Amino acid sequence: MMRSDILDLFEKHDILPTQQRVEVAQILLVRPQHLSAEQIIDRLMQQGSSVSKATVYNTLKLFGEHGIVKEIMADPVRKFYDSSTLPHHHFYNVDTGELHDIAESDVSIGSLPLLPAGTRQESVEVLIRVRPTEN
Amino acid sequence: MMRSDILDLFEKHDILPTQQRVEVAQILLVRPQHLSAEQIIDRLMQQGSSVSKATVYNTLKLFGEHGIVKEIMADPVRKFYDSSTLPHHHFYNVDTGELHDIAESDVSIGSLPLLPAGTRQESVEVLIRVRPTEN
DNA sequence: AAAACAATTTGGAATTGGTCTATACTGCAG
DNA sequence: CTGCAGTATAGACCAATTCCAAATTGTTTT
Repeated sequence: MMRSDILDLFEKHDILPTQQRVEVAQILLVRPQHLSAEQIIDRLMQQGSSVSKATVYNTLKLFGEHGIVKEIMADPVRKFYDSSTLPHHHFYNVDTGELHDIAESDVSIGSLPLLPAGTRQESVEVLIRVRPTEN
Repeated sequence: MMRSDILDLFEKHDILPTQQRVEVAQILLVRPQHLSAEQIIDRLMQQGSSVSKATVYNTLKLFGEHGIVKEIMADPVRKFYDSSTLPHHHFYNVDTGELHDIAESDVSIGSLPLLPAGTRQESVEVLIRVRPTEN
């Protein structure tokens, strides 16, 4: 995704295209990937641009609320942000922490139970935890 | 699950049945439930027994490694420990933080993708995120 | 039963990921 | 300009968890 696409996306979601927001988006949205807030901050620093920690967190939260990125909770200690917002699933390697996408079409879920009273469904996520084969 | 069952379980897993480990097990394993480490510490304190924070964390980690409890990562800021280790799934209310079990038989997964090379499957978990219906 | 050793527990310090706060900056409408 | 709303910032703060070195407990050896 290139700069002009990002600006379009922001406009569609009524997000003011500030310098910092565009920079964060350019890192996360260039290609399908999973990054933690820390990783995004590191990359920003590497490329010399200084966006503050607070702003990165604010921005990721904002993006999440607008559904332009997706939060993934596979790791107990940190959130990952996923640039592909289409429904899909994940492999999580518990040893290495690696996350890999699984296309939604690769998993078929036959039946789902009744939701608890007074709730509506927000998402259905399948997480397949894997571990390196020993040997 | 009662005390003697817990001792049997420990023996089966070569876990030394220390005072503290038994106390933690007695809280978590009495019935199917989801507790965070903090909640377990609170309950220990309520019942007057003083097991240190570090020991609770050590113990839960040990139990997890032996597969006698299951870690659930639904909430990015804390882990929950699940006393039912049989495969099953969860509803997670993103507003209230409530976790509810879904019996494995209530979800049928039709197909699963090929695992990444060099990995074996550890678990398949379905997390249905829900939110209170507004009104 | 004392000495020696291993395993476990402990309190408190340290770390980590993330949030909060008060201040400063950046447009833009009047 | 001036004022105001929305953002950005550094740094203090916070909660959950881990780390560490010392104290305790349990088990063997003698």
